[in-house]
Amino acid sequence: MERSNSSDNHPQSTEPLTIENHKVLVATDIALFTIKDGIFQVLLIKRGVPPFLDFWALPGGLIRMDIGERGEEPEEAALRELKEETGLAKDLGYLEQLGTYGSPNRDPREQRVISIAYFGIGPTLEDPEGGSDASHATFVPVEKAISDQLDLAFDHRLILTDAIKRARAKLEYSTIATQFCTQEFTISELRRVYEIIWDTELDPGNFQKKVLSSPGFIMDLGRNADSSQTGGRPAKLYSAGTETLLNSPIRR
Amino acid sequence: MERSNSSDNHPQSTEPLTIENHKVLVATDIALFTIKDGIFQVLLIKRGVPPFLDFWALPGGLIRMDIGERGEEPEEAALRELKEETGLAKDLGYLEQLGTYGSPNRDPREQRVISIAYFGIGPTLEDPEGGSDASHATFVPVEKAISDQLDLAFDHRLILTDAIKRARAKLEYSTIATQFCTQEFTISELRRVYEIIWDTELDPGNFQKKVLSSPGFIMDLGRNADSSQTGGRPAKLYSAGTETLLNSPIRR
DNA sequence: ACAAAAGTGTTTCTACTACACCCATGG
DNA sequence: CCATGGGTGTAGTAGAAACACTTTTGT
Repeated sequence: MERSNSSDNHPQSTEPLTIENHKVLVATDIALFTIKDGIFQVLLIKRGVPPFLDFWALPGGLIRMDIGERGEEPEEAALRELKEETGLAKDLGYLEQLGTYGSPNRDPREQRVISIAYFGIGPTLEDPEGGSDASHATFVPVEKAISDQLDLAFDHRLILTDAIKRARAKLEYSTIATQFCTQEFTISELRRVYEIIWDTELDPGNFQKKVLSSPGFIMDLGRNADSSQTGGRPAKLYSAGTETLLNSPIRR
Repeated sequence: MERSNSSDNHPQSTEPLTIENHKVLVATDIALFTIKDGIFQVLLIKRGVPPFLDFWALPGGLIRMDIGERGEEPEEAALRELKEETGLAKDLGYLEQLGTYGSPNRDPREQRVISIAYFGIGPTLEDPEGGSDASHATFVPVEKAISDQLDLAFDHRLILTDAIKRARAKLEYSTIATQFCTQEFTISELRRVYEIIWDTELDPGNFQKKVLSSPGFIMDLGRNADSSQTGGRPAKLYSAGTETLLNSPIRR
């Protein structure tokens, strides 16, 4: 890999093939999920510049080479663009690389652009603000976002579809569901995360036992939630545990 | 994402910031696994050019912009470099993207290079040949490859470690184990794949029933294997099924 | 007291484990 | 005949599903 000489024969090209000719632009995009109003939603921006002017898109942008000694870390770039485009400054609950999308025709512009996509879970923004070149940022229900109702820029429908699959799969064998909750939450709230994202109903009793028997999933705070709004017996409060993977999965 | 104008203020830089300044080189690398001599092995090349001259490395190289209308697909580039560097022309049993490694300092050269890494399973090569800039290509036991005995170029020890984890995890919930077998195989041979990669022993009887009760995992060919070499009752022959994911996992 | 939600207990069922046992071939 | 590995049967067990039941609050 990473050969210093690319002095092979290149029959299809007439121009001199310097290293510079093989360089491409690298962008990052984030599929940032949250649960808002009881609905599984993803953060989108409305593009304010061409190409795909006025299309919806995942927040993201180019990795900059003028930040740091040798350019930014891809993950830094993703977080910087997220902040610039949506005003989201709070810490994300979770962020991991989803995959890299690099088909030659994914960007219609002259320059080839590949994108490193991230999967994230974030706090619900009451009013995300559009910044820089994004004219508007808002959470959109995932079903609507991948439907025909919305025009997504570039290959963002593909990226988003992959990200949704990742989210649904990760609920089974990891503890990321806690990242969709507030800092302190009840087991019912955690259960609702599963029910909303999987669009299923889970047995409250069995879920309770399952979660409590998974070491490191949740931590008992020794206090109760206020039940005046919700009615019924006050539920115990928990916070996210230290474990990231479940030894026995939560079944759909 | 993918903004056409990068006309923001860039305080840390003095040079004019054109799009060209943000372009980087994109490479691909493959961690190609096989089982050879009853050992879980990975294909490595010995580098014939600096940097990391004479270090071992995963096969790979730059995505070329002079192939196709707008440059190659990343996956194409990975397969092309694999062929150029190792002479491997046969079809791979499996190939998927592993992840992109893009830290600014992962390549010591002047130009920044990021790498899209792939995870693959391939046929065992009796004598892989070094080609182009790779002076030697050979399968190396994975334990040795990630040990201190071997010097791996760039961040390839990190990539390889991630790829090994992926392989071990995928055995559980996917049917990729069949890709480590020859076209026709017995259930014992399939079981040995699990035993070798996981370094465990599995109960032959239970494994048999588990595999046979997983729809789409393997297909009965209606013929028996020759048992003259191995002794014992001749085993039925199977080929890989059509399913890629297992509904109930094989447990370690 | 009643409603509502939290949390526990109990029965049933399913699936895995462990291991005994039979089968089919070569020598 | 025996040795060897392939393949099946079965009892014991762990855990999930279904659901009845108890607990604790607000009104």
